[in-house]
Amino acid sequence: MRLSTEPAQAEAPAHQACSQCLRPVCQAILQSPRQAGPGMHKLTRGARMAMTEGSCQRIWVILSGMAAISTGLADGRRQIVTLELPGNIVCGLAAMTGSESWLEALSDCEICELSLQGLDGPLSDHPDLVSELFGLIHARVLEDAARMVMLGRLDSMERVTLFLLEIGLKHGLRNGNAIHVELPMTREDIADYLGLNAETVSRLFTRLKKTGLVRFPSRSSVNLTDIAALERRIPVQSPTAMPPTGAYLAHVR
Amino acid sequence: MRLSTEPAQAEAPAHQACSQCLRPVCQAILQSPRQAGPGMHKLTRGARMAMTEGSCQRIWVILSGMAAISTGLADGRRQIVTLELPGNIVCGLAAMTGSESWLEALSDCEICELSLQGLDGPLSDHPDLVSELFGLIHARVLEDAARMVMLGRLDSMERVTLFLLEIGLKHGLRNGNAIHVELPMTREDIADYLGLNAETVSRLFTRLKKTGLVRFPSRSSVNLTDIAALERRIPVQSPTAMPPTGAYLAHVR
DNA sequence: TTAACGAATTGATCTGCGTCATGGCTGCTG
DNA sequence: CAGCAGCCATGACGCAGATCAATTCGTTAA
Repeated sequence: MRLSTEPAQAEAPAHQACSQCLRPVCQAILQSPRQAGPGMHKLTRGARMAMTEGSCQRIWVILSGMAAISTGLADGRRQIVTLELPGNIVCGLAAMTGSESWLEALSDCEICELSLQGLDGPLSDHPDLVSELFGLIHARVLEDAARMVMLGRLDSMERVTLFLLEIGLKHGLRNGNAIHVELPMTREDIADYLGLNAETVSRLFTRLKKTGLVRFPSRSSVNLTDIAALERRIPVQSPTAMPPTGAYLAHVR
Repeated sequence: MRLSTEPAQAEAPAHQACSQCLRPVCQAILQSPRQAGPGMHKLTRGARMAMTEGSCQRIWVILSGMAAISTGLADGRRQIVTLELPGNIVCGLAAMTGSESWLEALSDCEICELSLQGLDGPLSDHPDLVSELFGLIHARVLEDAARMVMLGRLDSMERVTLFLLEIGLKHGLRNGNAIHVELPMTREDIADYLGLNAETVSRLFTRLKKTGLVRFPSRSSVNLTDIAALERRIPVQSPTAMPPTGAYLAHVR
């Protein structure tokens, strides 16, 4: 897995690409008069983009594909820290870690990079933007806590069930009581996210299939046919903790 | 474990108590002219303080004792998300989670609460303070990633070793090549932090003791006699990722 | 000093998940 | 269309760590 970036200014103009992103963070940045040099990255599956530098200076918007913030150990063990799906915004602040960690493409990805350097004046002159960044990071902290419970205290069946619900509820296509989810990632990727190994994930998928709560129309997609029943299998306190967004500075006003 | 708060304005004046805290966050708040109503909490071991409300409005400074942000599952399984030692600052933003989570006293604790409500003007009028908060949360995100690797990819011996190094390097008393660490918490607390159970932690401590790298002068303190050898047992990329602090807005200036 | 209680240690046993190995399926390439 | 390579599924097996249980240790209270 080599480090591939491919800045590609020759792509469709980044402003245009990101105008599809309606999140206030993007809007705030794009509306800044001196917005400079964003770029469109096209990462092929397996490509990794370093984020250890830049901290708060850049944000990345996932436009298509499945990405992840991943890190690992010197002997090759890998842990996926967050999954980043289309519409997600990764800010350097939340991504950067002291040790090696990357934004990694689990499938082919289009990622739009926005620089905060081009802002009109220092970041503190943009309280709305600061508030948005607070919101992003807050959401990240909430998810981290939930994932630590998952890694530390859930057994393997609970983990895969929670995983399917997680991306199903956030990114699946609802169809009545059922949800269709695309899984453009390998069993090993899922395992590295859940702290398991690929064989175990595979076995649990077939066990789930036999319960009838889940079907696999193809290798990389799932139908959750009974969401409520799946949720009942996990004793979490609030399975769908919706991260709040924005308005953090308003609290203090 | 009941919810105990005990605001106790009758205690030593909070300003005085927190003047011992030299962290810029405290300073920024304390120097604000309209600083209002901070309070000193004395939590006895096992007491929990809800943080689900207030988000960005308050911060807590651990003055003494061992505290933790903990959460868990409906069936009683507990996961400790972060350990908070004296000198640590917990901000609501980093602490609050959508599900039930608490600031919990693992030993008797003194905790100083500061309100951001009393600030002179909105938070955005205090860029230095905003920068400090960014720094706090960034440090939290870094630690979260490291802990997910630990919970997802380290075996039990690696976990306890990393745990001892972690608090030893941050809060132990250095004595040449050795470090003395106080552990004012039960084996079960440690287990709930590491995703193990108490018996396993106990067994691993005795196994470590037999290697000679570690001694236990008392039930609640440890001597790490050979730090380098302990570090060599964990293939982490950077065992001591020092969290950066502050100066976030400066980046963009 | 003794009693009593919770925490820690240690042992015996079980099992969930990892490891290793095999074969089938899918999709790309010539 | 054939052949190859990577991903997936499934079985056999072993072990790390959980569970259950008994004893010891340490601290507080009588």
